[in-house]
Amino acid sequence: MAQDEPGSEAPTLDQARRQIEHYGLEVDPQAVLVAVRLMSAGARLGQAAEVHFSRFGLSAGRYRLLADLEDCGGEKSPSRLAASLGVSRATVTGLVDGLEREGLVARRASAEDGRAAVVILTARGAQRLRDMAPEHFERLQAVVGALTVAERGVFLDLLGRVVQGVGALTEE
Amino acid sequence: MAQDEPGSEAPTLDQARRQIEHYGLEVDPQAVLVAVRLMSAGARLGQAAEVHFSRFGLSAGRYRLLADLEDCGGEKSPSRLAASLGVSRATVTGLVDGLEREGLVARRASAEDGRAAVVILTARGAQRLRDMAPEHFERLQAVVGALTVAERGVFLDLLGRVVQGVGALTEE
DNA sequence: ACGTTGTAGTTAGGCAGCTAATTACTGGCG
DNA sequence: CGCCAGTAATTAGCTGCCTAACTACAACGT
Repeated sequence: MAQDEPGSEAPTLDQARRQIEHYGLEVDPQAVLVAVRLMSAGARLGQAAEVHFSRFGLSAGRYRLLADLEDCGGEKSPSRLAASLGVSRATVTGLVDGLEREGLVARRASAEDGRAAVVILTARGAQRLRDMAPEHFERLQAVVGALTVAERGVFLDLLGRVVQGVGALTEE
Repeated sequence: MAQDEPGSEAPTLDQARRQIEHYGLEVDPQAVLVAVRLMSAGARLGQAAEVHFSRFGLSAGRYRLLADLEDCGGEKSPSRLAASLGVSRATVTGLVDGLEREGLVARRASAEDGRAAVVILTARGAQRLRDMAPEHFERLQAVVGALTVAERGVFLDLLGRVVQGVGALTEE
C-alpha cells in the first residue's frame, strides 16, 4: 500500500516555492507550507482515528455522536447534535440511522415539540463507549507524546490563532 | 465572539476532563485536547478550502490532482498520482473521471506499458489553475497571517513531531 | 514457450459529509 | 380562527474517500 513511498503526502517547501514562482505571485512559501501541512496533518490524524474506530465497529462521526450524547446526559435532539458536532442535520440523520441499526442509540418522539425527536444513548451504546475509552484516550495521548507539556501549551495557542484566521476567511 | 455561536464546535478542556474522569482513566486532559483540537482544526481548514474550490468548480481533491500534475510537467500515471496525493488508485480513477468530463485533463494509453495510462493536463486545466492561483495562495497565506515568521517555524516543528507520533500509531 | 506471480487501472459497494427539496408541525399575526 | 412563515427531521442525489474484486498486461522461472 505505498507506505514506504518517500513522497507519501508530506508537502515540501520546494513544492510550494515552485508553484508560487510559476505563477509569479508575491506570497511567502513558508506560510503556504504551514497551511498545507496543517491540513495534511489533520487529515492524517483523522484517518488514523478512523482505523482505530473501525476496530470497534464505529466511525469517527458515529463515535463523536455517541460521546456527545453521553456528555450531555444520554439524550439530545438531532438538531442540537448537529450543532455540537458541527455537521448538518442530514448527516446526523445518517449517523443515527447506522447507530440505531446496531442498537447503540434509540429514537423517541419529543413530548414537548411535535416536530422534534430525541436520540437516546442505550445501555449497549454506553457499554461500547466504555469498551473503547482506555485505548482511545491512550492513543490520543500518545499522539502528542513527543511534545513536552510546555510545547503542548504553545501548540494549542498557535493552533487557536490559526483557526481564528480560518474563521476570518469563511465569514466574508 | 466565537463562543456565542452554538455551531462553533471548539472542543473544550472541560469536556476532555469530564470524559476522562467518567471512565476513571489516567490520562492528561491537555494532551487529549491537543489531539482533538488538531483534528478539528484540520477539518475546519479543509472545509474552508472546499468552499473556496467550489467557487471555481473544483474540489480539494481535484485541485490537488491538477496541481500535482502541473508540478511534474503535465503528465503522470494514475498510480503515481495516487502515491503523491496519498489516496487510493480507485479514488484517482474517480477524480480523473470528473476532471476529464470537464475537459481539464485527458487520458492516454502508455506507450511503454500496456497496463498503464497517462493523465495529461489540458490547456483548459492549466488555465483553471492559473485563474485560481492568486486567490488560492493569498488565502493560504492569510490563514497563518496571525503568526510571526518565528512562530511559523515553531508551529511547523511541533506539527512535524505530532505527525510522527501519528505515524508511530498506525504502523503497529 | 508457458504458467505463476505481481502490478495498473477500473468497477462495485460502502460510509460520511454536503445541499436542496419535502413533510410535519409550531407559533405568530391579521 | 385560519393562514403563513419558520423550524425539525427526513429524503434524494452529489462528491470523495475507502476496500475488495476483477481485467488486462508484464516479468519471471523453470
